[in-house]
Amino acid sequence: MLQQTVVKTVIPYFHHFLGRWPSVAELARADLDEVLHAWQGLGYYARARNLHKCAQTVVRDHDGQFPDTEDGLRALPGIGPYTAAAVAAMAFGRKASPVDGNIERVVARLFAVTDPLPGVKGELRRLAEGLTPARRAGDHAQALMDLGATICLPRGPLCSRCPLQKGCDSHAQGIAASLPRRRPKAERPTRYGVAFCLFDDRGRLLLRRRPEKGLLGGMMEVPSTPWRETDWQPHEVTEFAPLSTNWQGLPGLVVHTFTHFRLELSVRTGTGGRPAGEAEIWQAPADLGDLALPTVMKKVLRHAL
DNA sequence: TATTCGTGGTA
DNA sequence: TTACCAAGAAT
Repeated sequence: MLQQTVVKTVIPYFHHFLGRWPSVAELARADLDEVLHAWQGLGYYARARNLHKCAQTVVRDHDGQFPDTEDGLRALPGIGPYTAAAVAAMAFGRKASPVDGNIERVVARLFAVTDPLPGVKGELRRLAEGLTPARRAGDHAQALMDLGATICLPRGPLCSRCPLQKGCDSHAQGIAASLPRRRPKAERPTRYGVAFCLFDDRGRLLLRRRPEKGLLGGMMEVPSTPWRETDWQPHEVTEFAPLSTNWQGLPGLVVHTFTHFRLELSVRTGTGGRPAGEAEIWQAPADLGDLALPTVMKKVLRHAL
């Protein structure tokens, strides 16, 4: 949960998850649908799918016990270099060097590394390994992360309060605030789509499940045109409607920003009925809380309802 | 190595 | 409002 997500956001999800699935075995037995539902709003939904798969792997291949080495952990779904090192050090007392965004920043400043990320990741990791003590490597890593989160801030580092100020190369050179440098990010294009909110004669709404892989994988959505980088002309849209009916365009747009593109959705509403196809369901608006809906779809539904 | 993955807080 | 970025991983 903490991968690329701030602690404050994670905490309520964490408690809810451990209340609902207190053990690896129970999580492994859960339906993926339930797991995605409990994850809704947290983002990066591949993490939920990987966590579920990871629990099943631990139960099936490791007798329900997590591997206690960095390499063993690294082989599990959703566990990469950071998480493997963090769990090895914090949970199992191993000497390992987890390097997150905070530690990258602290180390880059401590050693005045001026080459840009992400190219310099490997060097920062080697420098971090050189700082890691043989004992209490987990506490050491958490101390560096907390230093990064409270003192060695991304903008405006509080060097006067920093316990490492004396040994900090970038502070000596007066360039701490400018580190770490990053390769300029690609511009964020805008994509456009038309979303269809179809209601049957009982007031139920037609929803469909997105493909398992890719953006918002496995989450529910209202039917829509593809999301493309050119706007849609009215005559192009009809073939993507879930039904031929008297569609009404709603005023205004739903705007949502993802990691690598901005999305503008116009919303059309209509009435009509037909059997739900594969991966589709008719759902009463009052029961939308039972489904795994990404934030962008919550915005669409709030707009339409 | 570069891209593709969400969402919310903050300056 | 915009830009940045957060206990990164998979492809």
